[in-house]
Amino acid sequence: MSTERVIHLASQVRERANALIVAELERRGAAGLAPSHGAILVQLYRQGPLPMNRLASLIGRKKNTLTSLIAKLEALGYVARQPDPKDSRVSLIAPTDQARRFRRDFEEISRLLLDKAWGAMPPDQREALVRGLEQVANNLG
Amino acid sequence: MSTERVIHLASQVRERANALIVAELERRGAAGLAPSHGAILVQLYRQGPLPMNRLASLIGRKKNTLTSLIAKLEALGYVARQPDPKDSRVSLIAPTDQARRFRRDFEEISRLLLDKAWGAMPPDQREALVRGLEQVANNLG
DNA sequence: TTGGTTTGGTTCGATGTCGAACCGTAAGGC
DNA sequence: GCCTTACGGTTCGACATCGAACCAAACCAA
Repeated sequence: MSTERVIHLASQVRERANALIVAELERRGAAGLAPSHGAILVQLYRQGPLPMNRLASLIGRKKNTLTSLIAKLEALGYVARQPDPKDSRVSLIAPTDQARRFRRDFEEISRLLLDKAWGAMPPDQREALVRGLEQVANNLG
Repeated sequence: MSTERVIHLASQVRERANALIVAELERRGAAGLAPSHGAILVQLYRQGPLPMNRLASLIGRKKNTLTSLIAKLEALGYVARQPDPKDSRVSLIAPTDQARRFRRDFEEISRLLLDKAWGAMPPDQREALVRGLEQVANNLG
């Protein structure tokens, strides 16, 4: 029964994908960034300035984790905090020009990752795999 | 195209599986153990005393990580080190009686995890999913 | 035999992540 | 208008994990 390997395989896929992301980031001059930092920037590209709380749920991390992730992005000059005029508790996280300069790279990395992951697998098998994974993820939820 | 979600889904499966393992370990009185600790004990159950190097490759972690994982297991009384008569560099890691007392729990957790993950998915779909994941993992390797 | 290389393990520092406790501000009930 | 509750963020301590540097024992070649 090879079905015992699901969890291990899922972990392996995640780890290798992360390794590829980190390597590509470094290769393109964005050294020191982890996949979570990339995920944050992608959200900021798509949606503009966002409160940390929203970012946390978007990338699936806890809010205190976001505090340190954002601190690093800020220190490296990728994001800036601006106050929310509507709610003085929230600080809106906005991408800087430097972050915008990397936008294309992030999009390319995303495409490259998917291309490499899927390889020559036909579309119907891809869909089936995603559906199956969704099922397993739901079952574990 | 929902196929963009593969990586995220794989991560989710891994995280939820890990959460379930940790919760079950705690529920059964083995609090403070992470999935990696469980993976080590499972290997020791199956194969008896093993050098750290071998354990590292078996559970897919680096050797310096093993050092700290074993240190914890040793501090909690689950494993003991014994010298290897054939090679004085290696210290063989052996499960203690306390570890053996948890063996059934680990096996139950393993079964429970798989049962919950697969749910009602029919066997052929399970096989297809594993095959697909293997393909993706290989593509990323 | 001896000196260089390989190999098993540890140490050190860094990092992403979390839970728990905490602080200030907003919102809602009375 | 107060007081309680909810909520956004930070701080603190803990932990698994890694890379790099290191040590000591084993292996090997000349």
